This record gives sequence, structure tokens and C-alpha cells, in this order.
Amino acid sequence: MRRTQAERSGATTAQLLDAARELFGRDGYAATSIDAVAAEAGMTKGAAYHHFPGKAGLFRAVFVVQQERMAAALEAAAAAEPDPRAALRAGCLTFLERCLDPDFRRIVLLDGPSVLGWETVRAIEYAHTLRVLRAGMTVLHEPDGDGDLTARCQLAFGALCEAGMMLARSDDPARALPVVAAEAERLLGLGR
Amino acid sequence: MRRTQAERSGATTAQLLDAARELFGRDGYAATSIDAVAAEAGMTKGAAYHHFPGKAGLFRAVFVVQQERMAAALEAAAAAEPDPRAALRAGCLTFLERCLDPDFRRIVLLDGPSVLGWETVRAIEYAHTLRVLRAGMTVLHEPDGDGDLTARCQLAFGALCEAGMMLARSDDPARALPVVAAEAERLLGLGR
DNA sequence: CCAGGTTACATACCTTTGGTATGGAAGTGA
DNA sequence: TCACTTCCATACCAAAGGTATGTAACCTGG
Repeated sequence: MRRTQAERSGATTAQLLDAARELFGRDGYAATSIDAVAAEAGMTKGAAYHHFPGKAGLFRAVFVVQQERMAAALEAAAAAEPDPRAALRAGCLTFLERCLDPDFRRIVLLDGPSVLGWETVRAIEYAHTLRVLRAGMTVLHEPDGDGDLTARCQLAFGALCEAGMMLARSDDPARALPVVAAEAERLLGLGR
Repeated sequence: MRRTQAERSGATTAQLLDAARELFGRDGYAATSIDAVAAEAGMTKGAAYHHFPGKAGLFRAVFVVQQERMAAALEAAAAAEPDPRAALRAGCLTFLERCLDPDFRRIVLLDGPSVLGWETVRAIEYAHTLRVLRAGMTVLHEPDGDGDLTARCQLAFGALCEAGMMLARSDDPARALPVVAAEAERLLGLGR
């Protein structure tokens, strides 16, 4: 059976990314070996090192995929709401719900900053999740105010991440979601 | 020269903790080897493994020291202000200023959650930094309100950590401090 | 169609490093 | 003084990140 190079490469990288997401998400970055990821994907280390610049590079690729999925989910949720405030509220809910995914929490919230560095992580997020959040908050921000929108977005984002971790830790996330979401919306200036 | 066992142990652990803080803070957890820490402290691995249960255990001890120092600084800052709101404000400033220490940022904000796990980190912080923050916010919290104080503290803490990272990343932290602090105080309900 | 070159991946190997086992030196208590 | 414990160094093991090399699959110009 004759496949083109692009097909081979694409299939291999996709399998590696999927296996890496599963193992990085379940066991964490440090406890996951390249050999294990390659074995899970049905190949050996050589393939991984051929397509990615190293363990951290593979992790970074997985991280970016998570960011893309989050940004898409946020934009979809916001697009369904015509009112800016309602759209921002819906985005909050969507973010918190996606924090219930253990893979997302481990890869994006826990290991990401440590492995990739804070600046790298925020740079990637500014192209995805933080970009959508900023767009939602820009509408509600009156430019004559004294506050700094960038700082406000970033602090709100930190609070949201903490809310996501807190929510996932609770005994009954479904029941805890409203109260956590209420506090998050309050911090975003959506209160009352 | 005859030293008691407690003196030997205490001096050794103190040297190890100091060397570990320096290397963990400068190079990060993953890039720091136990051999390097022991060499920096003027001894070998054996000493480290005798006094600490492993690399993560040593890191945890360093983390706790950082937390103790932060909590002490916060309490000192708050005690100097009779007004509860002013005390909380002063605590914010103190927290942000201590975030300018690269060792603190790397150990507590970046590597801590990844190495120790989120729940362990927050449990330690609830005995130190978060305890002081909660005490400060309890005074301003009217119990008849609908909000959840625990969630509010935690989200505010997440925002503060983000503010600290953002502040340290800025070109001129001294100049950026007021604007970041203003946004942080706004999130804490101290605005206006 | 086919030969040279490139891409994709496997295998073998090196090095670092976390952790353990063992041995000896320093301190302690009777 | 003599057993016993604590403290720390040294020697060793196994796992894992990374590299070098070999080989098979694809591509391209003639």
C-alpha cells in the first residue's frame, strides 16, 4: 500500500500527539517517558524525535492543541449570545466546564507553566484563550476608565484558572459550578 | 571540636535548604540535580537523602520555608495598619513585592503546583499565605451576603499570583506596581 | 522505469540522574 | 569504655532524555 509522505507524517504526528496528550494528562509531564508515548502510539522513540524537537517540544505541541480547542469552544459559546455580558458569562461557564477535563487541567494549568515557562505559556494563550477573553472584556470596558485592560484580563484569567482547579477538586462539581461561577463573574465585573 | 547531633543535623539541613532554594529558584526543579544541591551545600548526596525523603521532599521543604516567610511578611504588613481595608491593601502590596523575588516565583508559583500537586500546594498555602489572606478578607465580608468566602479568597489568590507574575515580567516593575496593584485591589473589592 | 537523493522511522548507544545499599566516622548513653 | 544510634560518603543500579547510525519507504529528474 502506497501512501504519500504527507499522509505518513500526518498520521504519525497525530498518533503521537494523541498518545502524548493521554499520558501527559494522566501521569504528568515528569512521570511520562518518550518511550512510553511512542509505545502508546505504536512506534518507537525515533519517530517522536524525528517529528518533534524533544520532550518539551512534544509537550508544547500538545499544549497548543488544548489551547486551540479551548478557544474554539469559547468562541462558539460567545457567538451563541448576542448580548456582550451574556456572551462573557457563557464564556466563563464554558471555561469552567472544560476545566473538569483532567487532561486539560494537568497539561495547561499545572505542568504548562513549569515545563514551558510562564512567558511562553502566556504568549501561546494570548493567541488563543486569552485572546477570546480579551475580546469579550473589551466590549464592557469604557476607555475613559483609569484601569488597564491588559492587566484586568490577565488577573481575571488567573482567577478563572484557580476557579477551574477549585471546581474540579470539589466533591460534586455539578453542584459547585454555580457558586464558583458566581464568584468568577463577580470578579469579572458582571456581578449583580 | 565536639558538636551535638542536633547542631550537626540543623546546620546540614539549613545548608541544604539554602542551596536547594538557590538552585531550584535559579534553574528550576527539573534542571536541578540532587548532586548539584549537595555540592553547593558542601557535601554529597548521602546527606540530602538522609535528611529528606527524596528530591520532591527537599523541594517541599523549600516550598514551606517560602510560605512561612511570605506569611510572616503579610502579617507584619497587616499589623501595621489599624484599618482592615488598609491592612488588606498593604498585604496586597507586600505580596506583589515579594513576587519580584525570582526564587519565590519559580519555586512557589511555577514549579510548586507541578511538582507537589495542586492540592498539596493549596493545603500548605492554607496554613500560611492563604490563611492570612482569608483573615484579611473575613473582616470585610458581610455574612448575610450570598457569596462564598472560601471561593472568593481562592479566586482572589489566583488573581494575585497572576498579578505577581505579570508584574515581574514588566520592563519596569517599580512603575508597573501601582497599576497592577490597583487592578488587584479592584478585584478584591477594595476599588474606588 | 530507474537511479540518486530525501524523508521517515528503528535500533544501538551514551550520559545524566534519582534512588539505594553499604561502609565508616561522629556522637550518645550505660 | 563499649555497644548503639545518628550522620554522611562512596559505590552501585536502573530509568530516561538525547544522539548516531542504519534501513526502508517515498520522491524526482532523466
